[in-house]
Amino acid sequence: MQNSQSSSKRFLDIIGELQSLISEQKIEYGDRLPSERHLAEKLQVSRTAVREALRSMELLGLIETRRGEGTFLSDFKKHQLVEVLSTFIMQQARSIQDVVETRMIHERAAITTITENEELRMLPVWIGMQSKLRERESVFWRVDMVRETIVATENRLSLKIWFLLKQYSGVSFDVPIEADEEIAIVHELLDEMMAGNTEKALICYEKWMNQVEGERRETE
Amino acid sequence: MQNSQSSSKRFLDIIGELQSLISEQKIEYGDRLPSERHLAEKLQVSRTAVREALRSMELLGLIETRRGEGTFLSDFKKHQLVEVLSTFIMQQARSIQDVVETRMIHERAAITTITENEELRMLPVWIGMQSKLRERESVFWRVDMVRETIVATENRLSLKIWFLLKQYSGVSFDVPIEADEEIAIVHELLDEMMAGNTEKALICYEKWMNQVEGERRETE
DNA sequence: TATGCAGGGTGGTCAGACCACTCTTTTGAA
DNA sequence: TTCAAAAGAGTGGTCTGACCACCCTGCATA
Repeated sequence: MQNSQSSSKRFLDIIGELQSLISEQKIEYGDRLPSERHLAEKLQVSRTAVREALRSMELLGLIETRRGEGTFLSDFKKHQLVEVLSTFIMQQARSIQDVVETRMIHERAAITTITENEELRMLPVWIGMQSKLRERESVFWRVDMVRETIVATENRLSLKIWFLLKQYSGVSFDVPIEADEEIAIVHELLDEMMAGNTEKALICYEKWMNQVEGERRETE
Repeated sequence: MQNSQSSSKRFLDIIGELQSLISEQKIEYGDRLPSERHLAEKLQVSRTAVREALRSMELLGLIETRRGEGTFLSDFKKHQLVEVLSTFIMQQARSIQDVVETRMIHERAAITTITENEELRMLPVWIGMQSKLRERESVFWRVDMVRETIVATENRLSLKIWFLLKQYSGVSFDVPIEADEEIAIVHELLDEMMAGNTEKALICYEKWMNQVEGERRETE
């Protein structure tokens, strides 16, 4: 009977039922889902149908499967989605340039948000960042700096998008860096942000990105 | 033999092979893919495995299947992705507020890009937009205005993200509107953009969004 | 000529069978 | 008693073959 249910796709229904089941049973990230066989019985469909739904969710990074162990609700850390989208959707994008530009859109927006909000400027993370730079506590300060800025805006969606984009736009972004000159620029950026000077902060950011870009080209 | 191939997921391999096949055979958007049975034979796997891969791709909106007809390469217009993300990933996002804010990030960035680039300001689309507003050629000028702005930046990735976000942040966004006051604001926004005055243009934009937001709340 | 019906191809679903793997329990030898 | 090996149960991974619902086309019939 449920078959004749309009034109809705079966495996989409199953995904929906899985979502309900997950929220009902309060399954959290990392927890195990019922086995495919149990799900098939519970939902009154074949194991094949359950598997098609699960594979789709796996591709999206929503779940994780381990042979012999089970299916687990994922912490959305898997990047199959990214990989697949990279070869399909990104093909449509003009070029890698779009990715870089879009990433920068989110970064500029975050800087602006912080700079223009007095409360956010007071966060202890900035003090920590400054001393981190000074004492070279982490060699990943480049990515740390940007990430903390976006995190501070408390826009988790923007953070998520940024995180995805970052994986394309230059691997060098994640590479440890030890450049005094760059550290100086980031210091300046931080200072301008703390001073609430949006315009100058954005100029610093542009300067910084130009330097990073130049560096990237040299290594090619 | 192929089974013992490390730990890589079978259906991911199949998706990869499908991608190769699509680019080799120059299959374009809207074209039909080989049938599931043919693919299974060609790739030397069972139809089950092919289907799991296809269902995943369908969920992503990469393909479209029509019973009795076949499987077609999609123009990425389907929104299964959006629907699923809305209930899973968006759950993680602080709230719908994140979506709105992120959408506005892309809109502000587009306005800035246009305003600060003299060539882009010369595009005929703005003249057209102005007369469109004046003569009320389209009742969808609200969404038209924003879309055209982002289109003009030629960042297709940003456009794609914006399009997805738009579907959440207030359905009223797509509803025909006939408000003189709002038209006046958009006119002003256009004028400031054409004048290359970024700061004022952004202020206009904020004013506009505040009005739209107030309007939305009233109808609730 | 126009209509309708049958057949072939397609995706949708299912049941059942193995395999490979992981973990727990049981067993048996040191 | 201890602990390592073997057996079992449970899980995902894959495959086969079958049937259904649907779409299209071409042929036969009116």
